[in-house]
Amino acid sequence: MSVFEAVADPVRRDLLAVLREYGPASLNTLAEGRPMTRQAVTKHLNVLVKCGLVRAHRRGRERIHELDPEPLKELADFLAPYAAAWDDRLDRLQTYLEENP
Amino acid sequence: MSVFEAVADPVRRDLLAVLREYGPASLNTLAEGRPMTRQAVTKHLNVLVKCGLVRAHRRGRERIHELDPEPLKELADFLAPYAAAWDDRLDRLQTYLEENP
DNA sequence: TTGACATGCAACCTTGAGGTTGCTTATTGT
DNA sequence: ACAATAAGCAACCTCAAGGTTGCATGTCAA
Repeated sequence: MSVFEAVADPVRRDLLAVLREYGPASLNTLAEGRPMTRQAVTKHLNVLVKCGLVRAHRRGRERIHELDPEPLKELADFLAPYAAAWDDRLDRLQTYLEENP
Repeated sequence: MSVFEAVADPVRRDLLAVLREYGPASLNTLAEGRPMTRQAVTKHLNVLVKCGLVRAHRRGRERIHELDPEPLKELADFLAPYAAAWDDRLDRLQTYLEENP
């Protein structure tokens, strides 16, 4: 599954945001307070793991999930050619990405 | 449908790229050479129209489609908080977006 | 006006994403 | 040892996204 599809789901975007703001977290922590089952959250996390946005490792009986934003560069690559149309200031992003293929 | 979902499909990403590179185009032009029906392409274009990424108007018996990249800013808004993790040079993007809510 | 062209409309099919339930396994603390 | 806790596994359900076919509509050109 591509990064684009991974990020298309609002639940997964929120999971990424939580990991970014609060750092690594266990499955139970990430599932708490959500209007869905723990199993559903597991599936979302597995999607994120498969496309490299989340790294998971077991610590005792817990499974710790950690954010890896690197694959989001693919999103930036896609975005860059359009960015110039909004605002010239964003040309810096485009320039950067062209210089780092 | 959200911009995230709109951009999740590779066919739609390609349609956007074609419109960006070659400018406005008719349905037939956009459907030519694709491994799917004209009707399928119509559906994809309608998705893009509904979320504001494409503007369509009729000219004679043709329907001309034009790119409007503005809604892609939502993607950049999402991306910005993660961008800092890659490279400090991308902080400019983040700064810009924070200054333009 | 009449045929060819560009598109619209509507019904239909198939598949996988997102979710659930129920049960099993592994680890921890007392 | 054993009960509670954290997670994994597998089967199942539902629905909409992506695609198709067939026909209708509107427009141009000779």
